[in-house]
Amino acid sequence: MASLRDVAARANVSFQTVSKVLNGKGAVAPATRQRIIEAAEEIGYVPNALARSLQSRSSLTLGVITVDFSNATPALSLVGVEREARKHGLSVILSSLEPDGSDCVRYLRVLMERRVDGIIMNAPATEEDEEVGRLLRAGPPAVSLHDIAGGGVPTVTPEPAGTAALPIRHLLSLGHRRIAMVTGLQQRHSARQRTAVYREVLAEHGLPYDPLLVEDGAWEVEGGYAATHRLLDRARGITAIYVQNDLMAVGVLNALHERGLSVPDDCSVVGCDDHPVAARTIPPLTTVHMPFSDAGAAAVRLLLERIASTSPADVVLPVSMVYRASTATAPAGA
Amino acid sequence: MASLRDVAARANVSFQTVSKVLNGKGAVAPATRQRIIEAAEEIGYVPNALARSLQSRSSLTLGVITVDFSNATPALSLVGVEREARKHGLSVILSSLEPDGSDCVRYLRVLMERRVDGIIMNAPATEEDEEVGRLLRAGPPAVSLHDIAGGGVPTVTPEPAGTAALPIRHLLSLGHRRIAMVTGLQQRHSARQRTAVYREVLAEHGLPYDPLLVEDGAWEVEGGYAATHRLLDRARGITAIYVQNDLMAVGVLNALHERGLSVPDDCSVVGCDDHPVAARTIPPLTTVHMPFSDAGAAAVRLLLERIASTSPADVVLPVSMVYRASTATAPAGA
DNA sequence: CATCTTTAGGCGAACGTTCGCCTATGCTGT
DNA sequence: ACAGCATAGGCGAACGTTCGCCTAAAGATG
Repeated sequence: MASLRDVAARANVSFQTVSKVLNGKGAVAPATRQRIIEAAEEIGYVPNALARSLQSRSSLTLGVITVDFSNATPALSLVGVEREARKHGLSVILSSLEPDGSDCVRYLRVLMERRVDGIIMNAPATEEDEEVGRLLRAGPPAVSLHDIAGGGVPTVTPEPAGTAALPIRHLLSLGHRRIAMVTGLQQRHSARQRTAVYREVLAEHGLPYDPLLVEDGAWEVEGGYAATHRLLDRARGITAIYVQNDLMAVGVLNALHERGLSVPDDCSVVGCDDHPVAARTIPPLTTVHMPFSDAGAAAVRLLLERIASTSPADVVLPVSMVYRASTATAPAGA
Repeated sequence: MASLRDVAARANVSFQTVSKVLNGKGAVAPATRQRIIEAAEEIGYVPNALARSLQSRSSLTLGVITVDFSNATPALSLVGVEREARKHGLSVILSSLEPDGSDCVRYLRVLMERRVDGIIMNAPATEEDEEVGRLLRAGPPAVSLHDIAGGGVPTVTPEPAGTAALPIRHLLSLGHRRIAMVTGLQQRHSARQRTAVYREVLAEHGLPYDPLLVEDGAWEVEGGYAATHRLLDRARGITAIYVQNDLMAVGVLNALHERGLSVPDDCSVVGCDDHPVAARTIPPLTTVHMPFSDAGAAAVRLLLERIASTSPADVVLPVSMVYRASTATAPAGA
């Protein structure tokens, strides 16, 4: 592969002069410039970004550590990141993790070796990993789409209160009083937070917290399905279910259908995420729209600020309800 | 950031000796080795992959050029690529394109500047772009998940005949004789190919090709919807529709529903892709499973072979039918 | 005891850039 | 005619590695 030296030899100048011309820096006579440009073209010169980065101490590269993105939601965040990075002329190095996040430290190290200019984290499974927190604080500037153990890393997150409060208030306003909840993995901060908000909002309306109405669905379709059956087996009078993500909500809908319960006539269901399938479930799911792609883009912008100066302000993005067909007023007899 | 020299200073050796120790190469006395390792640890030494790549002429990096992966199907391919690359210790630089692929040449150039060891293409929009073909032939080893203008790039593709033949044969075996088709963008090779196979298989069964039964849906939900209305407006006796991808099939199902036609009782529908939503449509869609993720992984393996030696054998992956609820025997009266 | 061999580690060079400084050359002004 | 000054381009150094070759010293061998 041709280098500056090769071009220089062909144009009969020093290689530094070629560098000047190709970067439009120093003063070079038009004739020489022309000669150099032609030589570069003929020889098919392609600058070596590796060498350039070595010298300039900036790789123009962002590292992204993400949970497996076969699921639509992390994929959307990733799209947002990639798009925004591209807009700023940055390349993205992609590392996706095992479900348990155990290889995060290894991939962080790879990114540091590659001298990425910054790191974007989207791997909630690692949110309690102290080692990950330490590396992120010590390494290149980082921004996370979730909490980082020990803090010190700016985050971009969907408005945490709204995420649970909006759907619960919606159900309350429809007259529901016994509102069950299917939760995500309780190890996750976002799940615990949604649970806490659920409790608070119910309390605000004078409703007690009933543990019988809460079941773990572990974020998965099957978990939502099983949780619903457990809920209906042991508690009565449930007229609405708040599900902490849309994937579980799909399972919830299946379980309700299986029991001969009509949604939303017998039981309302609200999800969370606005996952692409939410528009195609039976019935289409009322849910909370989470700005995944926007969050990815915002994370890149925040990261660029951090790289430039060192402003540590977290970003909180608004969420909104998407009203579809899975919610209705509470049945009269309940 | 610490370099070999810094470690060397601390351990009182030459920096080359540090390199030897850290790479486990030359013979070094255990005591010195220990001293060096400790020094490296204390100082927080992280090797510089940029410098290493510069010297070794290998970046251990793969470039991926992909169509926008908000859609599940390219996302799945990408997952396959990333997973397999990771398995081989390669990092992935991700570049997603505008829908028209107009920025492909630019991003190819970026990848070449970054001296990626290989390139994986998944951007069908560029399949006729001569410039892209030229760059891919001239640049680092490449493998594509679709055709490349001018050839010369090994491809990994789903068995092209099966992709259309399987669903058509399925419909024929159910007794359907007037089988309509909603096609993808005719600029795409895969769409034209499926159309050709549709024709052939019908011919094999002594059925004529009727242009009235074929409509363009441009790969999109809305396109499928509109195409179906056009088909039903002008042709009669249609008892089955073969749709060239699942996204359009969603639109087809909506249109049929709107016309009061029951699927599969009045009209069968077969999609293609086995997109995640296909399992959740009303009714769940019978479709062709495309091995997107496997294809991504296979592409990486093929690329590694190409990098090692230079074997140009294309890979063809088998496809299979997924039978769900959108197909049934042809209505008797038709 | 002289030679050979192994072991430990130093050293120079190269990878392909960018940057700053230096030096010819030619042109201007007085 | 000579100082002064742009202008054009050369040159050395540095970024952080790896690699191969070289050289001491120490140990083995006859």
